[in-house]
Amino acid sequence: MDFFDQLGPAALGSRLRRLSEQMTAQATEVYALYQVSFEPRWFPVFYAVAMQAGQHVSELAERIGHSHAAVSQVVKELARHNLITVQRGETDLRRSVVALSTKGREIWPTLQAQTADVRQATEALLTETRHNLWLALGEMEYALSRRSLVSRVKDIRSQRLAGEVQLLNYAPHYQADFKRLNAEWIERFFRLEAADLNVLDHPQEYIIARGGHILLARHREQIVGTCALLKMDDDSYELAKMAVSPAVQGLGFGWLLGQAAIARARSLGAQRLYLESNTRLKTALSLYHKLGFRKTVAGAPSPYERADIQMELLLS
Amino acid sequence: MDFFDQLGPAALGSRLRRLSEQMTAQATEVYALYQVSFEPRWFPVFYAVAMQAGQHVSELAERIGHSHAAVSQVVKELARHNLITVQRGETDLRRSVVALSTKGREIWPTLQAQTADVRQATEALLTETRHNLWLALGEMEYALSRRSLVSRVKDIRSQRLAGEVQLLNYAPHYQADFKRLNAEWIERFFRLEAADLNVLDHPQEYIIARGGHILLARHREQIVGTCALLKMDDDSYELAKMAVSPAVQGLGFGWLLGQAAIARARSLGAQRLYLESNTRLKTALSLYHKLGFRKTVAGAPSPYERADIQMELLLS
DNA sequence: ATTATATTTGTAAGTGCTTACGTAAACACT
DNA sequence: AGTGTTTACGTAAGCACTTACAAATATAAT
Repeated sequence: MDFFDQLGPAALGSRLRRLSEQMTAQATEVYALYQVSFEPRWFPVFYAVAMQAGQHVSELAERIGHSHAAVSQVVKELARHNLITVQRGETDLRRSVVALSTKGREIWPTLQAQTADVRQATEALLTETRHNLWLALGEMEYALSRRSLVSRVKDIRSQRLAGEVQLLNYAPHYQADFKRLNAEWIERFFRLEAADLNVLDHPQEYIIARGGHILLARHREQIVGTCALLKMDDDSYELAKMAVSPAVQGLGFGWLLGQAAIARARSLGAQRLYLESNTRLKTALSLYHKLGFRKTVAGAPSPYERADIQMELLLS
Repeated sequence: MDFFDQLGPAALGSRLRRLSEQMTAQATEVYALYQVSFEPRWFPVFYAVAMQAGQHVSELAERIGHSHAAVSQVVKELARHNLITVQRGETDLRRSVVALSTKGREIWPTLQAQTADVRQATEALLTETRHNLWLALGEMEYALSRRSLVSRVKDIRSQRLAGEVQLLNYAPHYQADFKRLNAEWIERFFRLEAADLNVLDHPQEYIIARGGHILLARHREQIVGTCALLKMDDDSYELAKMAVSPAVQGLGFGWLLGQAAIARARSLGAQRLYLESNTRLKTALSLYHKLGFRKTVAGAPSPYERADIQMELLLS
């Protein structure tokens, strides 16, 4: 318990499991109390059958929210204890149609009384506590259904890492990093074209000297991402050479670089950002979309073979 | 979900299990996110070892609240993945002493960062809900530790059954029931004595006519319990011939009969109730104690061989 | 010193579910 | 009628734990 407190809610799953095991154990004892030879795990199926006979396995599974396999196993056991009868479906021979047996109907009232007692006891237990577990479970399930824990954790991590990232302006000694990061992804998906080599080998000449800018992201002493703004005319820039090292992809660095580039363009007085990409680059496109870029219809000619989609972002 | 609502909190255990499974699945995904090849179930052990090296298996089990067997299994797996080292204890050769390996120390920072992220995400998740699950779990565990669900259910059932019980005064046609119920337990533990037969065969003559009273408990059209008050003198009665049918023992009928008898004695103006019993009858003695009877030191002679304990209750 | 008892651990099997998979029946489409 | 796809089911195996049991070692009691 001490350990749980130390670990905190990270151990939530483990703690839920522990309580559920405790409850199951208690349930077994409760059945003993009522002198019914009945196992707790049978209950949902038995209850559902008692409420409405003639359902088949997958129907029951759907209703009680377990897998059909679980229901199938329980049905088998219940049948073995003569508590239910199982028949082939009349119209559909694949189905196993279930109903209470005579013995099942006999114990049903006892089971009902017992359920009512357990329900009352549990409800009393719930009102005894300040934080209602039942409602808390419902809320947690709802919250998780809206957004998974994984995605929440991912966000937290991105936030944390953002604090560890420095955004730098281009300087000549970054040329090797600039080339490496871009060559990496271009060669993975396409092939390096002449236009690429010009820009990657001589960024100072092809980008900076022509009024463009290059941003680099440094994380833990390593350059892990780049992004360039190529000047098109007085009020528009092209976003290009966006690259993030494979080792750190999915950590939100692309988003940071993109936002920084947009901010820079704004501060340079740009009215419009433009970019070219390829429809195969799904993650890149979704990043551009999140950044606010939208597909343009009229396609200007591009020096790159791989360009098959063009997007723009108006900075109004 | 629909089904859960119908069943209500009786399905609490099942619901806890479901959410815990969901959390475990999410945890697995989170580890994938951080590209650590690590299984969630290893975490408690690994964490405990990282916090303090040199602990042995049962020590770890104690700390994290799992069985030693579980820890033993996880330790084996962690060792197989070269994340920890296991050595025989120096002073105690039975012990398996555990410490982080080089590889374990390497991944520890990543794991720590990840835990911190999960913790933060979970905490945010918890504050998002109106009913705090973490606190609710703690309260529920506490409530159950104070009083088990079984015992709570038992009470509820006793209350329900109390409503179904009628307490009746003796009438001659109950003589057979009166004899049957008492003969049953006396013969099970001892043997019927002459004094028993007198009273059981002729209650009218030996009890009623001498100023005594007999109460009977009827449940579902059956006489399931009896209890007699024998007049000793003007202000004291002997509680005797208390019997509950084995089929309904443990349902609280003894308590009902006992309370009714005490109330009757009071209304008759008694100052003191007296009884004789045998130390082998544990449940009976504990019932008498709960009713307020206390052991008397001075033992008056008894007509019954089996009497080896005397108790009294002062009605002041 | 011997014996009985307790502690520590590892293994096996069980629990109440799940997913994965194979088979048989039903259905849809030529 | 023949084909491919879907549905329904049962079995097997897995998961993250548990309890039960057995073996080795330590400790206490005689």
